[in-house]
Amino acid sequence: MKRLTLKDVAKMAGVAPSTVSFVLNGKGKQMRIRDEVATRIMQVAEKSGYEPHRMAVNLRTGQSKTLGLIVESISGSFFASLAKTIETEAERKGYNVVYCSTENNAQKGGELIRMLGRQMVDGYLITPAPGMEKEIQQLVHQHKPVVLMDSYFPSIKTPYVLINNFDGVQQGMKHLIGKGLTKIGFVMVDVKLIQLEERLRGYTTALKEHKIPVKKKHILQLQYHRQREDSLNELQAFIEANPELDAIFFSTNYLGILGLEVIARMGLKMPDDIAVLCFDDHDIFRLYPPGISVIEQPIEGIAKTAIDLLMHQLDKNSGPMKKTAIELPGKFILRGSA
Amino acid sequence: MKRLTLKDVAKMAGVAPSTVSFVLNGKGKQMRIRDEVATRIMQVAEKSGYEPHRMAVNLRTGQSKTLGLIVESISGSFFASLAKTIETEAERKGYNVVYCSTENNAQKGGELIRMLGRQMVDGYLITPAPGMEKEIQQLVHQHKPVVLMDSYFPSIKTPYVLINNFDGVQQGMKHLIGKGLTKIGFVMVDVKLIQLEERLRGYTTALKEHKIPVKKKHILQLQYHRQREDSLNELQAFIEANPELDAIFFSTNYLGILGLEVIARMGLKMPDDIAVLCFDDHDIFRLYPPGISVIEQPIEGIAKTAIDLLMHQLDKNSGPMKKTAIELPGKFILRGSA
DNA sequence: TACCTATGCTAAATCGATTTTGTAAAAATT
DNA sequence: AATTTTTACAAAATCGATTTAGCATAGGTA
Repeated sequence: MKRLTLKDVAKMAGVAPSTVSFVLNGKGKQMRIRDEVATRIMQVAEKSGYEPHRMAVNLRTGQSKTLGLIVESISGSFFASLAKTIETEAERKGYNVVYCSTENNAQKGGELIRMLGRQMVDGYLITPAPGMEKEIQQLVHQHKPVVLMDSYFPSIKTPYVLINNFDGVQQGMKHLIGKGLTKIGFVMVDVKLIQLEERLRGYTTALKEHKIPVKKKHILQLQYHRQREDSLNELQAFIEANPELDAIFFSTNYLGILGLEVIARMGLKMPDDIAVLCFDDHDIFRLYPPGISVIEQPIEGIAKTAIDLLMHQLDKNSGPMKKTAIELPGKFILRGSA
Repeated sequence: MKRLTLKDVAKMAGVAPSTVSFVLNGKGKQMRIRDEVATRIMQVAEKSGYEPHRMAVNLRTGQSKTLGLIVESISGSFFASLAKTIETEAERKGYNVVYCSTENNAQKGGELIRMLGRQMVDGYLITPAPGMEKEIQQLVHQHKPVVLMDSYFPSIKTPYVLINNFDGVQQGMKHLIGKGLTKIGFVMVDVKLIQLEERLRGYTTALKEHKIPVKKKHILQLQYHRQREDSLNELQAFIEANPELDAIFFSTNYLGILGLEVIARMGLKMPDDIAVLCFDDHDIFRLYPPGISVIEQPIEGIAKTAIDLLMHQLDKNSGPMKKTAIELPGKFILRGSA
């Protein structure tokens, strides 16, 4: 009842273990094993149900055929979809994936990266959070294959894929402005991440392009590390302090959800009392009446591109990539809220 | 720049590799290595930053220190929370987890189990789906450690943990009946899973206990493999055909979400036009006005218990368990909908 | 005929750990 | 003093693959 080894197969086929290895790894021709012998080995291996011992292969080849995926939170819908697509894409390339979530824990990111290092993953797919810059930098220095998703650090020279945040916000803003709405608020968090800056830039640029003045008091920067209830109150105060607002653009879905709660609490009706637009879709937004319009992220595209970029790095004998900074377009989805 | 091996550490400490191994694995005393030598080795290992090569350890010990977690869908909130807790619990026991989702694909479950087998996971945590019975049975026959969660197959003799479905539904029903509601509908799916049968039994038993007749037409069995739109229509037809209903109990959160959509579409108001109760919580239910009352699953308890059960199996020199069929109580959460 | 090359495989080294067996020197026992 | 036992490690086998080097035999060339 014990495991079938390559040695067993060799014995059964009446050849040496090395011969079996050559044949099963497609090096039969190269090692000039006769076709007759090769097919015999293949048959024996097939019907005996032989499966090579992963750990042994890994130890010998030095490749784990495993990718490390580090995301903020595995329960978020964005990351869940991302993880799903990445898993299937990786599988078809013969890799499997171990997930880890930082759970917004600044320092945990570093530990995770080290943990994966011990595990000997061949490459990393990371959605970077503020505290992880140094660790990622280190990986890159060690020439570990790394691809960043959803965000990036300008200082780190490694490939990344993300939505075109600027353009995404522009799409949404154009829609609002096209409907004649001009008093548009923008809600963001104070985390220093490039994608948030881009979203803000999209907001201000869109206003300027339409000759609408950008008012500082129409922009709310919530603090990231804050009790849920505090954020709700701050948000409510913001809306009450700016009664002229006819629309609010929430720069992340987390903020949008808070917004829904506040808007319901205040008894406002969307879209008439206030129009709402949110960056990044969420299950709730489809369902919550009257449906929240959003900028949808091209999650599948991001995942596939990220895998491609990583595979390219893993493939030693492939030349350097032309483009390693990839921005994919988002999609504006119109629902009832705006 | 290459990897630091045990041999290197041995050389640096001026001892044999085996000695280093003994010390670092806490077998120094047993192998009567002098404290002086032991501490020297530990120091060298520490400051050189030595990390044992996982694959080599695995190959030698035959243990991968990895658990396989097979869930239906990684994007579901129940499974996401489950995965999160399991990961942290496993980590503290020195194990890590590889996830796989069957994505409701009947046959994919089998493939996954085989895939994990190749990966040499030490044990399995599975939320069983209908198509997986045979594969799981096989694992158990091969004496692989397996723990089932959320459901189980009566024919398979392996430990499992799940919510007490019967009692959970009872809690909810008692609340509804206590409020004077007697015309209560029950919506379920036609999948043959033990936990759904238990929920139905909870429904009928609660009614009988209060001398309320159980009407067959108040029970809707939706087909599992069905277009979303079809299910919505069927659900709407059900509600329209039973205008006397003053409450509906949805037996899963997926069904509850469909229900919300239909109820909104029909312009009904909760809880006055119709009260709604749902088994298994979901992000949406907290937010969706007026808040959907639910039976919350003890996810953390399930995860922790599952890990315990699995660890017990992995621990060769631990006697047989007393209890291997564990049911944890659910928690009724009152919100606005009922 | 002697030498070289291609063929078709096998033997052995290797990956980096763990674990069993072995072995000098010191201590204890007879 | 001779023998046994204990101490404190070192040497070597092992896990299951991959890969390099080796080695007969057959055929070709000088």
